Amino acid sequence: MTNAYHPHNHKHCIEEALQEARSLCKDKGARLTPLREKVLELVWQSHSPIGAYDVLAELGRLEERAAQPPTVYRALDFLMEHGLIHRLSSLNAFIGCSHPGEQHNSCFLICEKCRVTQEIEHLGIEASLKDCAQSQGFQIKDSSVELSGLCPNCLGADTE
Amino acid sequence: MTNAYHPHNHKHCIEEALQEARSLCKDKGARLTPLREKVLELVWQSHSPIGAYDVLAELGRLEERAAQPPTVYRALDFLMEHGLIHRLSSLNAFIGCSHPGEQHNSCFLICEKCRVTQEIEHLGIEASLKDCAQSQGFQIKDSSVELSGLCPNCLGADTE
DNA sequence: TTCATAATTGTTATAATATAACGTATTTTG
DNA sequence: CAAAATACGTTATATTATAACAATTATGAA
Ligand SMILES: [Zn+2]
Ligand SMILES: [Zn+2]
Ligand SMILES: [Zn+2]
Ligand SMILES: [Zn+2]
Repeated sequence: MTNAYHPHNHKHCIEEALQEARSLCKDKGARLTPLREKVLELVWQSHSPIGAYDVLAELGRLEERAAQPPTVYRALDFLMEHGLIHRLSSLNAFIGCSHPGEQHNSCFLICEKCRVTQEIEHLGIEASLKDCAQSQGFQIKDSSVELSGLCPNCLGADTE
Repeated sequence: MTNAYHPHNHKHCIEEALQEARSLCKDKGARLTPLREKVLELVWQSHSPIGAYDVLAELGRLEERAAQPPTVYRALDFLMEHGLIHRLSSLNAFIGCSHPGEQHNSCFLICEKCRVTQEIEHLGIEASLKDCAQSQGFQIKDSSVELSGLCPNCLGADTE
């Protein structure tokens, strides 16, 4: 399985994310239940953000009894608490974390054409955010940095 | 009128924002109708973000016939299009732009205690965001940088 | 093991945010 | 003025998220 941004075997991404999640949760004594793992897998379906109700719909295609919103939101909350996924507030959607476990203030590059979203750790950004906050005497507790535009692939398609 | 962050006469902020909005709209041939101006004034009520439904409620206290959501959302859309307000996606709320007219990619410092929100232009952040995007071959069209935490005033109150 | 407790999930209802669609009124312009 | 464009009113509904409580399952101490 591939996507337009990076041709690659995406099953590897999914399997790796699941393995790492299992390992991290085991270490922390957090219970990665079958439901939570399934939701994580659905979020990792692609490198594009997915909405809670889309997760819900996918879940409904698999289970007999359709799950209800709180079920999905609780699983998503668990995954966020443990740093396994991120919520993109500019899209009301969720995406798998590309480097869970490590403390990080990420920046997201969101392609508005193909929706592929890349999570980037950029030291310059982190430093300048800290600098900005410090100069104002502000203590950052949480940061949301979401850049939307065109990814290299979609830019190329435009000009070619 | 004051707020906890900066003791100041907030009526000046409001009046200045309204004056500048009138002037900018006139220059651009955009119609700052009474409704739109009223909504802008309500958004400028404070230095904290305000939700669309709160604007709606305030509007309802003034008008005889209660306005409906589309009325408010259309006014907010107009004000955003013309750079007079910003939407904070992490809060689903709106705030007056502190320097309309100039093209800018702002960063918001949102106090999670008193809700006072400051819009900052920080050249280091803008530069590092550009640098990040460029290194990925990504073309930024829109940026959302929202930092939440504690403002200097609330930090002081904690330690004192 | 067995019971008590805590954690998870199910279920129903509803809150909060936002937009579609269409009709009416107002403004602008030729 | 008449035509066209723009703005606003109105109703209905879509989308995202949570409250509240019941049922179930896992955990751990006795
Ligand atoms: Zn992949
Ligand atoms: Zn991450
Ligand atoms: Zn003020
Ligand atoms: Zn601004």
